[in-house]
Amino acid sequence: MPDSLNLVFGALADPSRRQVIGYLSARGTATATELTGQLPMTRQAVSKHLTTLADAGLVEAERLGRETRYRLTRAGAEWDDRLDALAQHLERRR
Amino acid sequence: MPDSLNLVFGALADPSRRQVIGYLSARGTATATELTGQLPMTRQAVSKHLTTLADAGLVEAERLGRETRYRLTRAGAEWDDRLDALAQHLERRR
DNA sequence: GTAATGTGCAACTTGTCGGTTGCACTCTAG
DNA sequence: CTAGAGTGCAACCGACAAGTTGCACATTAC
Repeated sequence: MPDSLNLVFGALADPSRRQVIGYLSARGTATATELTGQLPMTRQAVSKHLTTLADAGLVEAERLGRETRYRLTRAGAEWDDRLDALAQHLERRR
Repeated sequence: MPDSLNLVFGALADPSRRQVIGYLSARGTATATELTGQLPMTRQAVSKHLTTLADAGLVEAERLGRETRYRLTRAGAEWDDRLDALAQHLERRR
């Protein structure tokens, strides 16, 4: 029983992190500072979320000069699709 | 953006609850007291988990005399399948 | 070189979660 | 009718997560 599941579901359990995933899916790439403009919290909080997502293998970071750009991994992109499908699924059932 | 997703992912984020889902899938039905034999915690803790799963719509309860039997809902059964598939998926990637 | 931008780390606060204990209630068995 | 089995509710505790603030470090701009 892989406890990667713990990390993944733990990461996905937070609405802010799911939002980050959606945003990264739309924008392709973003820094913590950029994302801070989209969420009602400080840069450090966003940064923590990104770290959590990275630990779960849903996001990867690349340091470019003084900035760190984040993008979805393959697994992260797959989850973005699943989340969209699930939202639709729940919407239709209503 | 349905916050049912919060409930579902929140429920799924806990290993014990995923275990309960697996157990209910295998057994078909169980009471809190029965499940207590399978998990290293008290009946009340198990009961709380079942309530959480019920709130997320993954499990439903039926009171029969002095006992309360729990079973997977349609959605709960679907998630059991997805979890199995995901575990396999993660296993193969290793 | 110096100021500004972008980041990371650490300490702290607050709220929630998983779990326990204690008790009252309901139902069945005999 | 009474003992025991099965449950539910509420209060409590410890741990951890989300978020904040403060500061030091690295990089670019001028």
